[in-house]
Amino acid sequence: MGKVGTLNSEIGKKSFHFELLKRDSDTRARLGIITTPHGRIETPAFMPVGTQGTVKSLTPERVRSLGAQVILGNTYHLYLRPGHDLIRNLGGLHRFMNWPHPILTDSGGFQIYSLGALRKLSEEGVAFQSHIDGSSRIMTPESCVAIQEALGSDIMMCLDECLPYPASFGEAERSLGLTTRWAQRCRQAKTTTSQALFGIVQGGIYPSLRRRAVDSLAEIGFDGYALGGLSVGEPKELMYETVDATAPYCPEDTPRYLMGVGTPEDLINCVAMGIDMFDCVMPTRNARNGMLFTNKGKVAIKNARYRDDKAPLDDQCGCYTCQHYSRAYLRHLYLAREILAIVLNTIHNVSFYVTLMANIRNAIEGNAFHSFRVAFLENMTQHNEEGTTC
RNA sequence: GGAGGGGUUCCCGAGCGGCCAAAGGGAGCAGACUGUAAAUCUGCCGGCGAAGCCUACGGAGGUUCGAAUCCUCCCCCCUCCA
Repeated sequence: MGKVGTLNSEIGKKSFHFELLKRDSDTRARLGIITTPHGRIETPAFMPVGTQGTVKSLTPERVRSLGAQVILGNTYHLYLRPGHDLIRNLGGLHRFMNWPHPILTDSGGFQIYSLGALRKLSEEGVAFQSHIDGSSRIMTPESCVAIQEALGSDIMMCLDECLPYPASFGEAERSLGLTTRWAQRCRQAKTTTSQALFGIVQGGIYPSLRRRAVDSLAEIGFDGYALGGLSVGEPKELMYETVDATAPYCPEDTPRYLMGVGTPEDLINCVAMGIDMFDCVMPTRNARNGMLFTNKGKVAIKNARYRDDKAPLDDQCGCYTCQHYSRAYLRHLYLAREILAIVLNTIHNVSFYVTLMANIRNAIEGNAFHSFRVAFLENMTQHNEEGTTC
């Protein structure tokens, strides 16, 4: 076995391409297909989150078998550990983690928000104090792109400032200026042609700023446009209003990615507003915390009411977990803190999300998205209300 | 038979005159989780209620304004010696 050299070389690889297949007649939902060097992504798509080069508790083969076509990695986390040079030398992130399918890497912009106490911002970039060992780790728009090029992801994200809610108009405007200048620098720093680069639309909850952000980014020119800075504590209605006031102005011929969102209801509602891509830790994290999504609403599997419930978690679900195990067994595993609880719960939740997106795509294709959406939402809320009265 | 150490709210376990319905764990119950510092976090956890009252620290008495805490006897448990 020879030394691994340029395995993530671009030679012979198809570059990024988005094809818009269909627009829904009742809503702004879109059906599309993204082509990347590592395969295709049907949209609207949900991308399971694999921050540290793994979708927690699942093997890549399992993730794939559930129907996921693309997963996320995180630039900040992989930069700190194990380091992008190491990953590049081992053949790139795809090979390193044994996921030969599309990967999108988030930039670290979310860590500017979530690790707010551990970083300092400047025009030049961000200085993180490593959450692992406290050491100082600098990231600039240029180094952020260089790291993602080393990782070899199919879709790279611009370094942005993810602003918390609430933020004043002035603060959001100041922040947007920085994010826009960083986007320009990211675009200029990009050296590969096989990897796509998405811009991130910020602007808080202010439609005028969001519009300005879209225009600025479109002028620079990106392979896709992401809506960032949402689901950071704002009321749900504000999130919807912001998406609704932003998505339609993004370029038609590129994917629209709503970052960090959300619940199943959020996904279906935002598809209706024209969103093509989603990611969220909710299915994986909540699975680990015993909160399962079903076609009849949420199930807190630790609840005493499932103690001797021999029914499957979701009788409309075809996943491995629902085909083989009772609620009573899943509850037992969870309360006993068994590793298998996490695995089975994650299998179900990821399957639920990915299947939901497949159903959404089928509905759009069959001109039935609107009715599918209404039925899905009614079913969920009805059962959830029943559940809370117990 | 002798010497010593213990019995505390579901469990373990702190408290050793008032600030004690009693620390801290665990178990149990419920809630949260949205570009992952998360197999994490939060709340409740004797009864009824607004203050407050009642029942509680092995049992029965006693001392004291006041006892889970001090004294007496009794019942159990553990260790060591015979």
